[in-house]
Amino acid sequence: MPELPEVETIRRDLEPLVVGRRITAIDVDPGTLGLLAGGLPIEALQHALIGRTITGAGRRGKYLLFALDDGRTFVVHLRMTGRLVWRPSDAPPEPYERARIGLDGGHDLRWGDLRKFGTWRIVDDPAEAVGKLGPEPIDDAFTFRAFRAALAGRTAPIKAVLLDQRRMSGLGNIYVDEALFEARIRPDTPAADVSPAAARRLWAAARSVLERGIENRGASFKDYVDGQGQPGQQHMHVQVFRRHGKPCYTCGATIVRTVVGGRGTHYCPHCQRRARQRSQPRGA
DNA sequence: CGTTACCTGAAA
DNA sequence: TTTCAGGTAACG
Repeated sequence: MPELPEVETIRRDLEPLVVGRRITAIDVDPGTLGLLAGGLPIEALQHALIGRTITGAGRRGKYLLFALDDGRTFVVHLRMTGRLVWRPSDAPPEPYERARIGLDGGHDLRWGDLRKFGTWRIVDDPAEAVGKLGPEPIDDAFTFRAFRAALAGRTAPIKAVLLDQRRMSGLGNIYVDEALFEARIRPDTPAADVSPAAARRLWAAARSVLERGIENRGASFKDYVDGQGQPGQQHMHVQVFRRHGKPCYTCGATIVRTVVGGRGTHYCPHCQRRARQRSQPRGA
C-alpha cells in the first residue's frame, strides 16, 4: 500500500520514538516468518536484532532503513498491506498483526500485514537492499535533465516507466495516476513520445504530488496507517485515483479506468491528451 | 517487454 | 462468483 509519502510519514513518526531504543524481543507468527524474512530462521533474526540499539531511521524509495549500533541495517518493506506501528507493550494486537519488535521503555513496534508480502532484511550495507533504486524524485539532485534521461528511448507506457523503481524511486499507483493527471498526459503514452514541454510538467507534477502526499500524511484508501496507527488525509484530495465513473473536478468529464502496465489506471479522457502520433514505422 | 505469482480478503 | 488490491520478483 505505501508509496513514498506513506513510508516517509511513518519514518518521521517513528524516528523520535525508536532512535536510542534497544531491541529486547522479536516475535514472529510462524506462518509469516518464511515470507517475511526470506527463509531466515527465527533464531537468526533474534540473534541479529535482540540487544541492538536503533541509531537511525532512514528511508530510500519505499524502504525503511533502521540503522543498528553494530553498523548493520534493518531494512523493512511494507509492500501492499504492511504496517509498522508504535504501541505500548500491553496494547491489543493490530489488525492482522504478524510480528512484534519489543523495545526497552515499555513500547514495541507492531508489524501487521494482511497479505504477508512485506519483507524484513538485515544487511551489512544498505546498498545490498536499495542500491539499484533510481533517484528520489523529491531530491534536489533529481533535475529535469535526470528525469528526461530516465524516459529517453523508452517505448513502454509513461506510467510503466514512472513505476519502475530502477528509473526513479518512490512513485506507486496512486501518485503516478495523480501526477499524470496534473501533467495532463495519458498514462498509456509511450514514454519516448512525451514532448519536452509535457515532460517538464510531469517532472514538476511528480515532485508536487509526492510533497503534497507527505504534507497530508499519506493516503489511507484501505490499510495504510502512520507510525501511531492513524490514517492519513491524502485520499481525500485525489483527482483521479479510484474516481472512475465520477466527474472530473476540472472539466466534468467522466473519469475512466483502464489497465496500463498491468495496473488499474485512472484518468480524465478530456483533460489528459494523447501525445502526437509517433513517426510511422518503416516497411511492412 | 508484458504477464504471472506471492497471500488474504473486500467489494462488485 | 468474479474481480480487484498503495508492490515487486520471477517468469517467457
